[in-house]
Amino acid sequence: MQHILIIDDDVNINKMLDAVLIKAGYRVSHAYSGTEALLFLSGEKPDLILLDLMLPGLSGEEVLPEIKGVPVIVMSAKVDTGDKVNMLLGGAADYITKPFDIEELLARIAVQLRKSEAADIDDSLTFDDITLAPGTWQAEVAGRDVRLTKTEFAILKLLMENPRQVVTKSILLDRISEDTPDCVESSLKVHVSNLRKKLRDASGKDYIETVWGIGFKMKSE
Amino acid sequence: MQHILIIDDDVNINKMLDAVLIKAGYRVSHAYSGTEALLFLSGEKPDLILLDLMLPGLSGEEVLPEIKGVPVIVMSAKVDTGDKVNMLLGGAADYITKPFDIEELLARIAVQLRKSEAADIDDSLTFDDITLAPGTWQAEVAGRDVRLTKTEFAILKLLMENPRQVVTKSILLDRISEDTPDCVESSLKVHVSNLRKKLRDASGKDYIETVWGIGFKMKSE
DNA sequence: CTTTTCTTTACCGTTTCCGTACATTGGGAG
DNA sequence: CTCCCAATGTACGGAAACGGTAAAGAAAAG
Repeated sequence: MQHILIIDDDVNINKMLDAVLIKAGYRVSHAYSGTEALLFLSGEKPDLILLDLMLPGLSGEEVLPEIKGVPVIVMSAKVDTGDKVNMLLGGAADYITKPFDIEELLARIAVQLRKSEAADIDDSLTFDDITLAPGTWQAEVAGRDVRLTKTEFAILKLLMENPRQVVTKSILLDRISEDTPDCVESSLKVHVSNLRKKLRDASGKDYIETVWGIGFKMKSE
Repeated sequence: MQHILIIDDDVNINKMLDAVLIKAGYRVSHAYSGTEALLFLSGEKPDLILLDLMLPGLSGEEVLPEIKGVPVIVMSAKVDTGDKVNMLLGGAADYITKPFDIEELLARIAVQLRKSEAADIDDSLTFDDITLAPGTWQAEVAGRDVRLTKTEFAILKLLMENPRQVVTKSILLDRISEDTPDCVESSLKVHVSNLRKKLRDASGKDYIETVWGIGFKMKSE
């Protein structure tokens, strides 16, 4: 379950958000001041933060730069565009003005969470019509589930993480050897071959391109 | 330079956006209908897309699901929250209502691009209209991709790293021999010859100059 | 312990690349 | 102007890399 931290001192808003977000299936924590928020963050890392700008103690503007690695949606009563701009450029993932529509807030929350899911946890990678599912070692190709072995998954993941770049054989071997220690170049060939076959069987296309003498890359289309 | 595709049929808005975005340092392309947009995307992949919902032919709602791998900011005159929500959940990275504040649009663009920017740290080399991307092991000459072998790439890279200097044959041989051990002067000539041919085929120009009895250098134009 | 699945090795046909050989061009010295 | 030799470019054979299949060995599951 995904975890949202609300940083706001207004009790009514807190209660309202709490109810809505829990109903939407999120886990919710609260901080009622800037300092409390930072304290909380030093111990735990939520998936998303809703930050009110009007806070006792440290203001929202001061808290924002201290938050690292978690997307922040700023909530504010200020409608000034300049503020909006500053917040977005200052690291906020999004900005929403009070009073806001609950549906819109939920949509923006969903967008941000989906994003961090795709970026942070290196699962849920997407390339063309290949999707690497989170957790499970499975890939969805052109709508069909494809079963991959640990090694195949690792290779595909590495290639998909660097869509345009060539991944050298030595790098490939390096990263694979974390799971499967003694893998040499000749073995790698077979894994790539098997991987290609599985992808081809599922979609008819060939995604992996050979760069002679260097390594492999995803077809740039 | 980052590349933005605007999908909108309104000529005035197009002109305005064009001016603003170019001034802000972006490269801008245009598509005036949904079908044109998809055609464009089949050939090229921009870094960001601005999508108007009111389009002739395919509507913005129909185009959106077809766009993969590029963040989309939806622009619309509709203020209906339901639409907003649907767009965001339907894959849009962000949503902005017309008429919008230019500063806010720029801020939102910057936010979206910041992510992909971090991904490709380009330590690419450039000389005239040749671009070498060490990560991708490919050369782009006069806009076209040129496939180079390991050795050719190494030679060209070495020459481009020292644009005005003459690179002696012995230095070239030294650096090349890391990958291809037994390469002598006579072989080197062949590689240079092949390299010249590939560059000439792509652009019509000859970039490599011979310094008689010493080695080679890039033409200083 | 048996069965299944994954990884590795081995092999062969194919593709791509590298280096040598040789004919041709072009600059420099007498 | 002519000769000499470095430099260019093409052609070809050998070597290395790649792709795929089959089967042996290792690991995990039942």
